[in-house]
Amino acid sequence: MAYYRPPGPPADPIIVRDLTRLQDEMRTRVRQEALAREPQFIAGCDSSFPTPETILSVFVLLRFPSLELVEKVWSVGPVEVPYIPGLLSFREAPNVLRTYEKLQQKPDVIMVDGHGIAHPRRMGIAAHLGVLLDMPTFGVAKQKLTGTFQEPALTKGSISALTDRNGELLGEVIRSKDKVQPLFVSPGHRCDQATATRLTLACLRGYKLPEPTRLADHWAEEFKKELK
DNA sequence: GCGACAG
DNA sequence: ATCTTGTCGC
Repeated sequence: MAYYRPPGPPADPIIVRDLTRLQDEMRTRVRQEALAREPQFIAGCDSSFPTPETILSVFVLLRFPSLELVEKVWSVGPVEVPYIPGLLSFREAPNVLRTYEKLQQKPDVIMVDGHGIAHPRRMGIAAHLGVLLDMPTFGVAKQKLTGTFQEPALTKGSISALTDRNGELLGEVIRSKDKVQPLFVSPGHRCDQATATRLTLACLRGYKLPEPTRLADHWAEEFKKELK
């Protein structure tokens, strides 16, 4: 059952019910833990939609902590699921997974554009991808999906907690640059909050977005041109 | 009942 | 996400 009705054409209630069940099953496989060792490579991924029926996904691989770009891959595919808040992963994950396979060097951890457990059912796309890849992942989102928080101070590095009504910690709200809208960082799979936050801060280079996400975003734009 | 709603 | 021009603030 849907927990709310998104604007636009109503989503097929049957599809919503089935995907939600699948999501709840996947949630039972999520683990939160510290990384086994300090990462040598960190990946960033992002997807865009050149046309309403086409998805273009990108993976960038950076050496850590130098953040030097060592690899970038992309792939396009068909869009088969509509955008339904809370079920975003089912729309993007298939193509993201095909893109991941193209990486020559696999990362130690993946920074995903979207939420990790800061999700209504604790299964944002970062956790979803982490379970399917059985890889450490965490999410960095630009907008809140669920939870409440106090506005962090306006200076870079300020942090506040993102919690649900019961006080459960869902993630942390981070001011990645002076006076910009904060980022929402949450663990995905095989990663904990402290690690997610630490890595996000370690990937800042003067921009609002941490390098893995920023570069994935940048290359998505570049690759989009190659389609024409 | 009203509002909220990743990308 | 995507569509779109100029504009305010540092």
